[in-house]
Amino acid sequence: MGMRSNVNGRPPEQLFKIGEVAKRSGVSVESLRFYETRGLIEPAGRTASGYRLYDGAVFDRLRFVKKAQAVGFTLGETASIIAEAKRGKRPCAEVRRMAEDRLRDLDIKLNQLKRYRRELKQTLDAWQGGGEKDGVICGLIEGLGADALHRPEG
Amino acid sequence: MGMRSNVNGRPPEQLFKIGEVAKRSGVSVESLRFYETRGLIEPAGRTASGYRLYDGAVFDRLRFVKKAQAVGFTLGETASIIAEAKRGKRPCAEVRRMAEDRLRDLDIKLNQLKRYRRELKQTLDAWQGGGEKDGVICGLIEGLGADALHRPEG
DNA sequence: CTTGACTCTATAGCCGACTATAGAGTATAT
DNA sequence: ATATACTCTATAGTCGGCTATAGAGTCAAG
Repeated sequence: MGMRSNVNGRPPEQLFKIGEVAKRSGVSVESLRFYETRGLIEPAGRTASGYRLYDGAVFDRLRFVKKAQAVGFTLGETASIIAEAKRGKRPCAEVRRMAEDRLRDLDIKLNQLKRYRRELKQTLDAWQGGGEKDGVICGLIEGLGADALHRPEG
Repeated sequence: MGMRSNVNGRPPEQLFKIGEVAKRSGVSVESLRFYETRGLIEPAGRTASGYRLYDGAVFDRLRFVKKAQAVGFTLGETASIIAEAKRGKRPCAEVRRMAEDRLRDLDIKLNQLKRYRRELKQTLDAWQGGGEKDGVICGLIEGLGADALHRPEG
């Protein structure tokens, strides 16, 4: 059964220069080079004159990187997952631990932000309601606790 | 009637050196000096030898700064509120605009984080359920879209 | 054969909020 | 008198994720 075309069972892939990859992936040329320094991607090869050449796999890789970023992994973390995977390991335990950490971080951050939001909303609403009274610094600033600003000092 | 002790109607205040302020406020000495460069605080005076001396107002000010920070204002924004207030203005309109911006930012960020969280949770839960099947890279990495990692390339 | 678009490397800058270091002077306790 | 703790200024480094610049080489079209 017939059409396998080379050693590793895949057809010879189309190669792309960095600008082409940038266009197709939406990641800037500079970022692509930057990602390379961080171990996130690497070109399949180079032209005689040194131009990077990428095969189609780079797009999958970039999608992985973006997704990882979207769930809150740093580039460094993502790089280490990729490195592990390339060493033939399945870094499941590690990834799982990282993902759980991320989840915990997210929950903390979410709660923090919710608190901030409540606080800010209340302050704004309170300011909305009461008109400014004579000699009283405006509600928002009071709400922020700006006692320090009551006293003339400049 | 009675006990007013000086020109501006307040008793002569106790003065604190920077380390003392740091201890009482929980803001590091370095941060206090840093805040000064950003126009957030300033010492009431200096000793003959150049040591900063702060009066009690600095604690109110620091509380204000922290609160503003807590609702998401940058140090620069906070500094400009303080600057306005010191110029005798009541920067209500400005502060209100900034606070509303902040609130909008918070909502955007919250929704983003909630999306991340959902995504990550789903991924983790899916991984939890299914055991690892033969030849299939672990669920979490698949969940992250790591097609790129399926192919040996190192 | 020149123009213009592309690519290369190396290095520096940006944002925000700090933190750290070096080197010098000052204050306080014993 | 000295040890220790404190303070001063000025400068540089940190984190994360890029972006920008300079200066040189390469490639395709007309």
